[in-house]
Amino acid sequence: MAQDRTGDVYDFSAIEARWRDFWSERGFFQTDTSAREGTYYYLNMFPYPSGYLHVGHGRNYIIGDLITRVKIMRGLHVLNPMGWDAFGLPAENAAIENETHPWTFTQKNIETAKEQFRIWGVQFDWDREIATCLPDYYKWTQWLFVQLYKAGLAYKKKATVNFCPTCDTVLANEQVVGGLCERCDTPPEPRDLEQWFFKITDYAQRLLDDLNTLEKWPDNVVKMQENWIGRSEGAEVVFTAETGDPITVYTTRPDTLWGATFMVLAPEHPLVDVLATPEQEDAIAQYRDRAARASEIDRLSTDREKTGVFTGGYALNPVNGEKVPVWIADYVMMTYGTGAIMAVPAHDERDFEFAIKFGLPIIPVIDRTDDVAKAFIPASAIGDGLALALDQSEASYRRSDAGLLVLATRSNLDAVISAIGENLSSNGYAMVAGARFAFIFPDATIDLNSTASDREILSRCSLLSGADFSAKTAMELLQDIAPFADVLFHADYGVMVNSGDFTGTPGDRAKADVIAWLESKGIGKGTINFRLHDWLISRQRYWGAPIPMIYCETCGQVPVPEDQLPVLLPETEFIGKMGLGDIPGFQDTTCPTCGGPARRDTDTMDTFVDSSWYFLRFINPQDAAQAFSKDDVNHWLPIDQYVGGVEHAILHLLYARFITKALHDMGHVDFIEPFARLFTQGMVCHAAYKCPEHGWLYPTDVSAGDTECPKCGKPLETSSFKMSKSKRNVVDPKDIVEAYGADTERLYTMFMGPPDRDIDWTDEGIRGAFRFLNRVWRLIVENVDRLAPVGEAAAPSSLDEAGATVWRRVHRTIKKVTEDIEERFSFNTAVAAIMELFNELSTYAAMGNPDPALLREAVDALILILSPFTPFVCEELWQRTGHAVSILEQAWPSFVEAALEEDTVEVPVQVNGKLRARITVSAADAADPAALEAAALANARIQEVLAEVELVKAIPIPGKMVSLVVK
RNA sequence: GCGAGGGUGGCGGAAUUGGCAGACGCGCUAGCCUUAGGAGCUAGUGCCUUCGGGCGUGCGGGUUCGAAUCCCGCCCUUCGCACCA
Repeated sequence: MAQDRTGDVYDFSAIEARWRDFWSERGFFQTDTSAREGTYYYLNMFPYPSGYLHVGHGRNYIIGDLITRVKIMRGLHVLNPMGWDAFGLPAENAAIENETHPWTFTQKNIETAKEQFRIWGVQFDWDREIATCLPDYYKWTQWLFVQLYKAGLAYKKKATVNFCPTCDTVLANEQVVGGLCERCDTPPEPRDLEQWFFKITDYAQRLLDDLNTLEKWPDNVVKMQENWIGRSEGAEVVFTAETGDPITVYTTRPDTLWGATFMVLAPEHPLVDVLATPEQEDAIAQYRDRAARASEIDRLSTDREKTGVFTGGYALNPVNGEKVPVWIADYVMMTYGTGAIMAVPAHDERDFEFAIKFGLPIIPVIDRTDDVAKAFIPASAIGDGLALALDQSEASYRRSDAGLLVLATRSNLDAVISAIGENLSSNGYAMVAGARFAFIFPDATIDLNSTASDREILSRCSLLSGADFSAKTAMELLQDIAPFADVLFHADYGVMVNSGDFTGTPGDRAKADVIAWLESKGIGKGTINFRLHDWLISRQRYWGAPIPMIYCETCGQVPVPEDQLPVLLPETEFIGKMGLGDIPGFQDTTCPTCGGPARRDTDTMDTFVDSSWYFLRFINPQDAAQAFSKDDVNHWLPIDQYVGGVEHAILHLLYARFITKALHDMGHVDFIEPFARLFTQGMVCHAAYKCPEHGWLYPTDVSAGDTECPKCGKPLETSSFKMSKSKRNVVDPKDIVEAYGADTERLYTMFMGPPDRDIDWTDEGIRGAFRFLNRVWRLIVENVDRLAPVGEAAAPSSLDEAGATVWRRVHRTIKKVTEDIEERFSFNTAVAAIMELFNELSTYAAMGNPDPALLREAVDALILILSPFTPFVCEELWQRTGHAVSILEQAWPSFVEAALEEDTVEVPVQVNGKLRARITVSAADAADPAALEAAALANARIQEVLAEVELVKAIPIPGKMVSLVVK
């Protein structure tokens, strides 16, 4: 640990102090946004100023600083700004606790974070700092609202919303996670409120389509957005209730319409009251009541047995005139589609489960796509000649105590059925399922192809079975036969059966054909549905941007004129949870249109509105006349590289894409996507220890390897979690910087693993990084006097073999590190390559007569490519090795193409896939298949191996290897 | 259940296009230096071995001269969505 470090180490404290403010004082990170050529916009997702930053947060900003430094050395105009997503509940709660203003809390946290960035050496253009909670920012958030309102993209409606009683505000659909408030895990309550929405659903298709243009986004984020948007193609079909009321359902499978044997409405569906018969009213009321509270009780439980209640009403299936019962069930959601479904239990798993549970008929209407068919003859129904007859039908069968199971196929099924039919005992029956569903009686075979046949089958079986017969449907009888389990249900597209005139329609056409027919008949239409809902942005809390709307009795709903923005947050005392409506006088205003008395909207906007456009503000953050300069943002955006946590894969990124498209359509920007390239970095985890009695323990209280609680001796639960205060597993950068310096933290953070993956922080790991920096320091400082003057480069032709090897290594490393950083985002392998270069250089420097010019070239390159990782020590070494300018004024090193080619190549030789020798050949020979083969065959070891076998074939792969096949 | 990742030494990981598996680091072992070592330096470190070699990238098959990498079927695991009709 920190305080235990001993021995001679470089003086990182003094060095870091020396350079800490140097770069910002010299203005290296200030950006001229009027630049039009060679611009590069890097952006980290701006943080909520929460009051502390741990080493996991560091990962994010260190990546950004690293890339920014490389791009600056490349001579680009780099914009890497920072701001604060500063509205939101924690500041308000802290204000209530301390009876201060949220800004007091926020401001303090911002100062803490800025100091932490300074310690890390993470640089920003602080002249462009923004905070979403300041009037000169939220003025433009309100402006954005007004633009959306004018474009018809912001509207107010009364809606059933998720209200979190703990946070005392409504939640967006996206903020309810697993049925709970994402912030406080309270189950939200449904409430009917007048709320503002942004019409993101208007953009659903474009948000989906344009994902295809985001080639440099991680696939998983693209997929998550696709799923969230949730496009599905189907049809709306109108059923007619007995009362005459139309019931419109949405289905993705109109080709299964003939199998719709009942309907299900969401419990809240308005037609329920119309359809309910008096005797069902009590049951319906009870069920609705339970469903309304279901979020609390059922949503967390894993068993999801279907529940529901019959309304007592019936409707007519428009395609076949069948009278189907109408049920209500909570597996149908009012918020998706039309809140009503046709149930096709034969081809929808949920409907199947529901039908079996409530005894509703199940009629197959889509043929299986395979040939599998099974028949079962109960033991009591087996006639004398059955086995013989089945042998002739070429079907295989097995006998058990219960009866005889025949495994048939489509082609021999008819033969099997007649064989069974002719050999049944007089009071028995047999069943067929799979490619055909039928019941075989001694006098007839009845197919399960309609509700009428379902009833007939059932009455015959009941008659044959006697008193204890209780099945309500034919499918229930089939379900009792265990070997039938895999052939009773399927949801595939297949040939339509039992579907009137459509019977025989192949599966690949069925859906389109039926939709066309429905449309021609006027009983339905093709429809596209999205899971995406409009974005609920009203919040009943103080600490957010006030919604700039005014309500006038004469003029109605009027937006605050743009020249009267911002609507300022009123100053107030914080003594408890409140919204703007609780502040006396806030509401009172005059109508901007007629001048009469009016009142303000008392809600504030969701903080995701603030962050849905902030990246535009950074280009001209102080512009008092406009939200952003169209000309400037068109040049600087889309953002070249956006980096943040994957937890924002849906909400923030989707909202920002939507707002960008809306601004585009209103003519404010020319681009349609805000983020050209996205990278989502993984979390940093750390061991956390939990005692069943004492709860979470600090790692410092648990000695390494301990599995028992030091307080009570009970066994500890040890596992790795994302760093969080509550789990007491946070690593404070202060401790790390004090013990090893910021450079070491930066290096270790980049080296510990692939940056997109979650990774464990270990105290052992960081010492490796520290050791490496000390070795670098020592090597360079001890060899300063042996370096050729600045500017001299090695002459490759005059180098000895060891020197030539180092020279090639220098250039290979420059190439690899450059590509790893700029193209692959693979910082861990870049560090590994630098370490390899160092190891080789170190060995070379220790030899008798190192070439001074080569040492100069190698040391300079080493410092330069290491500098984005560890800027402090590199800036120091750069100066100590005789350079007058800062590293940031130095060009990123380029590599010499010729250095990438080796004079000789070592090529492995395989015999029957096994490595048998390595041969060293000239580069020219390695490139020539014939020469390569000859060299391999000439090798003594290979000749030895070949002496006892016969060579069948030689496969020389130029530059790579030689593969020999023998027998 | 659906979707997307991942599974390689004692550990974190590397292998970029199908071509020498285990780069780099941690840890460990031995030695040197040292009053001392949780400092530094040197050497070693996938497993087995009769020292010839054999085995080895979650498991089982396959394609190929050649597979961690491609194909088929499983298992485990992380994340996201989750009764979306």
